[in-house]
Amino acid sequence: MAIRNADAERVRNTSFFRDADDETFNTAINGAFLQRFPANTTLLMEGDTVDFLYILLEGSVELGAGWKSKDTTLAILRPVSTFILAAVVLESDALMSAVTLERSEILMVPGDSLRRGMKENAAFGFAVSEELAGCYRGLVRSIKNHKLRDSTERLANYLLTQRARQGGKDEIVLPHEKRVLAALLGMTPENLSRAFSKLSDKGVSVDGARVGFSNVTVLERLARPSPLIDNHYAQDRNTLGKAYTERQQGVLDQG
Amino acid sequence: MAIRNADAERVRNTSFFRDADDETFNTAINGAFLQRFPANTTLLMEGDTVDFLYILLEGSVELGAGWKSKDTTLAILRPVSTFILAAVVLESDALMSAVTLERSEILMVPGDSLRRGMKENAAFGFAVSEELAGCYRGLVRSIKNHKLRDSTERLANYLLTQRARQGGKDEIVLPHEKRVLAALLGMTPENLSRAFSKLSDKGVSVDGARVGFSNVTVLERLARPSPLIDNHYAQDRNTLGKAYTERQQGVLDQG
DNA sequence: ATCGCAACTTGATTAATGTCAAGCTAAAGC
DNA sequence: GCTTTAGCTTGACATTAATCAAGTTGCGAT
Repeated sequence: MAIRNADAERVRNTSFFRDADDETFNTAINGAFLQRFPANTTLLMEGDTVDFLYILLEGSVELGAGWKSKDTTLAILRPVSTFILAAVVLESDALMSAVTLERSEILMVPGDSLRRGMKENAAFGFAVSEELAGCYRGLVRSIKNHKLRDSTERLANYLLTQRARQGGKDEIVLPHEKRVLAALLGMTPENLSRAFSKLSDKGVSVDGARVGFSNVTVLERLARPSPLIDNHYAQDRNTLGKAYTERQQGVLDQG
Repeated sequence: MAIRNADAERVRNTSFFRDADDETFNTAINGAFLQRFPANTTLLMEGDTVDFLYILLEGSVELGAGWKSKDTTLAILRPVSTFILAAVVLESDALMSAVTLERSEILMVPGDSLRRGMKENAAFGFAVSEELAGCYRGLVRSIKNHKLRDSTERLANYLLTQRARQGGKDEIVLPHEKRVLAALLGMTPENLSRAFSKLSDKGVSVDGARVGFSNVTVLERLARPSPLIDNHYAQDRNTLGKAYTERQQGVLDQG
């Protein structure tokens, strides 16, 4: 096995491998290897055949798609996240491209091994189903966020989500550059600037990557966060149990 | 068992039960029952606890969601389709509401039974994973369709998809009322009308639910259909094998 | 230090879409 | 037959977001 024990353990404890027995785990990651990529490296293009499940251990990755000279960002992933699991399960081609945003470490698990593990061990297969179901629900949330909210509302909710995840203090640090955030929220950088201005009414102040809140109540009145769209606790899914197994892909990311 | 053999057989042959052995099948649908609903019946509201997997056998169902007095349609399902599978797998609440559009027959499978079947039989669990992965990819296509295309382009591609599914002739029949189609394509009925007008340049003529094509080449030049967004063959997934296992949820539906 | 560049902001303009208000049409009911 | 009504269409207008064009800021490299 071409991966260090420390990395194997890290994967075991954080992804859907968590509950697998040793034998299944070894089957499922047979032939896996760890790879390091510099920033802005294309890991996968839309339409490519998918041979590996990717597990992001360090860094961050953008999932995107293009058509007719336009491009859009579908999600930004942070460790520990799997990606293109659906394509691996179906032995299909990729519907999204994947590009590193920073220097990243990625465990690459052969699709054959993963599928063999799923077919040999029902409990492991079920855990993969839970992961897939969580990803699906993350996308549903993302679509609802986009179709039901305008850009200012999306930003307001993004900020409240970040605030909840960063401990509920009255200042947060944006985890991405603003142009990346704009892409994630489905708007242009220009409109992100304007959306921040609109929120200054609601007690939101911006200084570089630092965002301050002086009146959360009035911001929430605009944002109207909903547990059926927003997932304020995605990062805690490992400690909070089933209720938060969901993955937070899409616009709300896992920042 | 409260369902007729004919219904059971129908489910077996068309959904992810296809490859299950009898014992697993019986475990997975233990306690299932068939229910008939009139048109415009709410089966499930957002936020409801989900106790059953729904399998649509006859009729059609709209999946939607709302926020702040706005509503949006996420998908329109036709037989045979499962829905809210992800919530069942995660024993979670529904992120979408489900309403019948016409008189419908729905098989309701207890979530407990389904999960038990998945945990007892790895092959069955894998088949459910494939279904989930297909649903996931359907949503990815839907998001790409919405974020990368304007409303006229979405309509043009919808028409080409319908044309392919209805045999490639130069006339098709719209499977839904125009107001439903508008909701599905993420626009108002007014803008759907205007989008049809714009396409008259491209040889598209409309007469009620009948749509004619006099110059598919020029329509395709505008629509630029892509296998990475559109799924012209979704209905044939059972006969074409793995490459088309994917479910066609979202804007492109399964019409 | 300052030069250069990329990120960000701001303003003016254009394009796309939603909203409101009539009006039209065709099928259902009386 | 006529009337009603829901679905659809059309036009005028408002709102939202993208685009284009300057600027400004801040950081890194030399």
